Amino acid sequence: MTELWVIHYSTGYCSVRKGARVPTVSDVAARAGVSTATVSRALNGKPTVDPDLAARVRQAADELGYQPNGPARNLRRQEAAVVALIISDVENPFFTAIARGVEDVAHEVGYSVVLCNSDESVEKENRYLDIAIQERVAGVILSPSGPTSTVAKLAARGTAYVAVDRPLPGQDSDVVLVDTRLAAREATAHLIAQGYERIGCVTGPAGVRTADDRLAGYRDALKAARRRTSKLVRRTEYKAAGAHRAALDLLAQPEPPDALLIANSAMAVGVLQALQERGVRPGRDVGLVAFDDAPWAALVDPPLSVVAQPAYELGAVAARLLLARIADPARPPTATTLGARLIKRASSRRP
Amino acid sequence: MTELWVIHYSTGYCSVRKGARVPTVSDVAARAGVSTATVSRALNGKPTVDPDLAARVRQAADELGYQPNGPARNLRRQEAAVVALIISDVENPFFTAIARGVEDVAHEVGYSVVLCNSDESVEKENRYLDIAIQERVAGVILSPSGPTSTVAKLAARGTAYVAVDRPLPGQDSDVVLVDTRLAAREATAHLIAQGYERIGCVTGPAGVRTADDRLAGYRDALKAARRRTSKLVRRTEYKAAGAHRAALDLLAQPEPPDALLIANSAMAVGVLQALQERGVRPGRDVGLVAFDDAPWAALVDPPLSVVAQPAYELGAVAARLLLARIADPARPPTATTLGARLIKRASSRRP
DNA sequence: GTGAAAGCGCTAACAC
DNA sequence: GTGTTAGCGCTTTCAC
Repeated sequence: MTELWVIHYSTGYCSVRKGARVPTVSDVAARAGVSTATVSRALNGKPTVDPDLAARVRQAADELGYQPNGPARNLRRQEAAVVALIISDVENPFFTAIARGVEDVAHEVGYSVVLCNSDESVEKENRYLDIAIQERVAGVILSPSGPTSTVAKLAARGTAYVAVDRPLPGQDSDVVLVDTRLAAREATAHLIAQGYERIGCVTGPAGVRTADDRLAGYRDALKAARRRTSKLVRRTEYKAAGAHRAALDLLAQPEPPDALLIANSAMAVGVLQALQERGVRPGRDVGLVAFDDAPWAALVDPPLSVVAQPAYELGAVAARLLLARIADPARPPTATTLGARLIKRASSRRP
Repeated sequence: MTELWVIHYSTGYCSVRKGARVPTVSDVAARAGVSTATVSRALNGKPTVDPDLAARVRQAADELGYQPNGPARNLRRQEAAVVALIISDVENPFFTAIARGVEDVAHEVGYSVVLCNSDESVEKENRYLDIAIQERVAGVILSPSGPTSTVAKLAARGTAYVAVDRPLPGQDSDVVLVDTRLAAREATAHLIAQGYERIGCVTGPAGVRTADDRLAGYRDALKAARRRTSKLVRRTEYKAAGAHRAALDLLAQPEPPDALLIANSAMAVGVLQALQERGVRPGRDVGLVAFDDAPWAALVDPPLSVVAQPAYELGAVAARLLLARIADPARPPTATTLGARLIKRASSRRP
């Protein structure tokens, strides 16, 4: 990325005009020869408008290129058909799949979705929560970045919200989760069954619920197999770089692991890089199972065993719950848990 | 994903209150014993307000949990510190990297970014353009989904916009591109130099400029090497599924390709799957170069040669141009072209 | 330095 | 059915 070259040249004069006056209801009303109220009614499809007038209004609006002013409308209506989705990493396919699920459901009922990237930072998350409140969105779906998320503000204002992938501590909100602890346990049990002896775990930061749960499931399985709890656990940010460091550290131990449970696909990239650098062959020297069935997982050498999570469904369910809560703020909150699926490939088959 | 199980249960009563009245400037004013005008001035950091009063106002605002009403403010100010970013695929790492670039620059100057996913559909793109106009965003950055994008609306209203990754046909707007034709030419020349004979190309839909350019660069290289233009070209949507079909089709030809130029990383996944299914070994039987240096590219077997594009920089530059245009609508539009870099790995080394 | 008042564009009462 | 009017919450002249 260092040897970029850049051409910068002007391509002429720009057609953007500052003075362009934006037409309003009054302009449309004047052109159609009716009142602003009629314009509003006609354009919003209210049935109490004479069809002829409505047609005249629509034509006038078209001719003027009228587009309603959203902020004004929302100010008046005291509500907007917009939901905010705050996720912790736009570059993580797991979260973008959630986003697709949310989008599809929201669009079906005419809601827009604005995507906010909290970048696993509680600070940015709070900033976006404030923005969501200030923009008076109808609801918020979020995957909390840490244990200290301050969604209390949302509750205090009566803004609907749903937690996705990670629960909100001390909040009885709607929540959609994956049974990730069980999945981690099954994945670890699979590694044990394959005869691996020193199974390690690379998971996310303490306080991030999915990271804690995956670690707990890993320990469940070791305990059930009467292994002593391993010292081969590393916790780092949910990204390739952190996992890369963690894997190098583990490989440098006097008794390095012969298998690893990895808590997401970005981390899997870091671990695989580290193994490559150290000349350790995945599958042969070190068994691997990673969370998230990334599109490339079956293409690496050897194909990577994964825990496939229903990310799209997670988003879709969260969106439905949010819409339900917007419609009825008094409904009792629900918790939904979706199952994950272990896909066994060559990276976890004992040679 | 079929064998999901779902637990649905109530977790108690929800704390969301519908009646919660949201405090306004008037409430703050009353509590601080000043006028609404002073509240506004104090909260916006205007220097013409007595420090003591300002402190009182801030305290009152805190106590009430006051959050300004965004739509109302924007309505009054006739502008919002928000830019819309319309990209054609949120699940494509290339575009999410662009998004990060845009975000980082925008946040530096206090702008928010709303991300819209047009899903390579001109229809959705237009829908989002309408929404952007209606929400009266300060500007729009978009990667047009097709040749018929109707950004004309933006120009007509005087809304600032910048095209990223793909130009807008017939618009002299600001634009930030990658010299993708040259990159494709270099990648193809590299395959030729390695001694591959029947080099094919899997690229995106006709009318999508990057797809056309990559194809053109490919042909440039063949022509320069005095090869007759190959019939081994397939065009499909910019996704794994389309590329998968295209690759299967190419492999079934009487004279199948012995090398392929692939127009993005999602397509590379589809091609690699197809090769795997047919027992064709990448690198040995078929040389490969793909656009986009996905994190996993070096991890597949053999490591994938790629054309690395400066996606983050693309977004960052686009954001800077947009901010400049918002500040000065009359400035002449510029075109910026960034270079790409060929990274040669084993998938394109002739055995 | 501060307050009173107007008004951004729209919709929803309320008249007619 | 349609028009008149008030007002959503905020900022910003304009007086003082």
